[in-house]
Amino acid sequence: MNKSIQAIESEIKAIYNVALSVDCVIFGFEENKLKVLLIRSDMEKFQSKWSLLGDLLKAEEDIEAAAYRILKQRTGLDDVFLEQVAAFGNLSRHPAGRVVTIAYCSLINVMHHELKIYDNELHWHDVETVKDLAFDHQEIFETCYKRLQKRVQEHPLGFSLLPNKFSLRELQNLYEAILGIKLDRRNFRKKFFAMDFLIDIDEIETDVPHRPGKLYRFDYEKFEMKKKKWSGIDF
Amino acid sequence: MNKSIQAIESEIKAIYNVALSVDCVIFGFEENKLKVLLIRSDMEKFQSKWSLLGDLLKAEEDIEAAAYRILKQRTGLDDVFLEQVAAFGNLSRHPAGRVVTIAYCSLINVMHHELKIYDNELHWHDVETVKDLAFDHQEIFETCYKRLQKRVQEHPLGFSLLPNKFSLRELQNLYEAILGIKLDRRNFRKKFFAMDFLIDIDEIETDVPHRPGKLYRFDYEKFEMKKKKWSGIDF
DNA sequence: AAAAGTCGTGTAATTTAAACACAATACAAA
DNA sequence: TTTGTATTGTGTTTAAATTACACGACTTTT
Repeated sequence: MNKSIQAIESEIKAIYNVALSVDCVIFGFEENKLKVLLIRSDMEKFQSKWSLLGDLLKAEEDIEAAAYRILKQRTGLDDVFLEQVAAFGNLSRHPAGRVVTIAYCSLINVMHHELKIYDNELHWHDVETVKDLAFDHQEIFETCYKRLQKRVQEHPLGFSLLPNKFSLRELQNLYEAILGIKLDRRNFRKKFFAMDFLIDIDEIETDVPHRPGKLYRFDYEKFEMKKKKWSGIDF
Repeated sequence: MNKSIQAIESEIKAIYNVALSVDCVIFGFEENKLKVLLIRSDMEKFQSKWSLLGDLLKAEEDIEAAAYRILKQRTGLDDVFLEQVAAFGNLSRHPAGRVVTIAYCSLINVMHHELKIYDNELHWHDVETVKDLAFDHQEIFETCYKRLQKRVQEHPLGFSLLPNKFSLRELQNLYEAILGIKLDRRNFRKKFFAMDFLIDIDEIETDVPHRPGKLYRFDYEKFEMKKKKWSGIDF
């Protein structure tokens, strides 16, 4: 009890002197390219640089709720894929002081929200050309992108980026865009048919300058039924 | 005196309404069981409950540095596997107020630190029987355990839990303990020899009541050389 | 010297993945 | 109407990985 008020004050500040924010890495798919939604930084230090969509947590606000709030504000969508990826807390990551951020990855179907995006400072970027983001957002983006590449191979996330009805060509284009590789069309089809989660809805593409492909829907119900199999040791 | 401290505290809290902590889920392996290191909660509300090892971040302390600090304090080890798993921030997770915690997963070789553990309130628990932890630590523990089960199949983490020299039987026991399944001994060997990361150090087990097995070391160098192969879409 | 227990290796059957070819369909151009 | 072009849809064949399963070899214990 010999401590001075000042000592106690700085102790308390030491505990509470951290601000928390959420940053969203929002992926979309358009013209057979994987895109990420960026906004111009509003900080002078990062003038002219692009940054992720983020905000400080409000008092009494749940972390995931904050991520949904940001998504809703920017895209108008609230029923979207959202997943926590990692926390970033480098001491020097934010010029205003100590701000730890929790990064979320989100996948949205661009078709569903096009109208709201024509804000001057908001833009879909091709993931291949994203560079030199504000803050530590380049690192956050790359972490989320790698996480997406891995996750999309093990879980049916990708369908969030496509229309409800899609052709197998669209699906393959999506996977090729996300993974950055070319896949054999025949083996790709065989693989997905073998997984047996695609519902043939007995419709075909329209407005294509060639033989139209059949359209499918992903069977989320059936997917939920099947328990994940043992994947096997391999590294 | 108390009043002014509280006044200061609530002032500061009004601005920085979140405290940040780190919790470590420290796994070990002993007697062919996967263990986790727990400590008695020091909070009255959770009297008699076990909790993870955690602490508030100090001012100007990097998050990962805090995790290493906790590990060092509790186990005496500082060159150990450590990996961020997730942030947990439920509004009601901590009785003292808003505390967001970043969970880290750590794997340590029990043999290397045995001497420091005989603190009354610190104990290795069999992961199978961990239940009813303090705070939201049950959820954190389960998240980290699942993450470990997945990661150990894709990366050579498991060797951190074993002595430098180990037999294939020990390695298999480790995998069976982590994954909670039985594996065919012959196929397990074939698999690991095919991966070709085990160095035969030309020694054999001692003090076993049967034919001794050969001892191996993991070749981290060779592992770093090989780039991770394409794993394939499957869910 | 025999029994008990685990080590180390191998083979056959099955499943999965990779490489590859061709007819069928729709549109566009002549 | 016919022909050319592009893409769909469906195989097959080969190689690689996984699974299931068996037997002799080696050390300690009795």
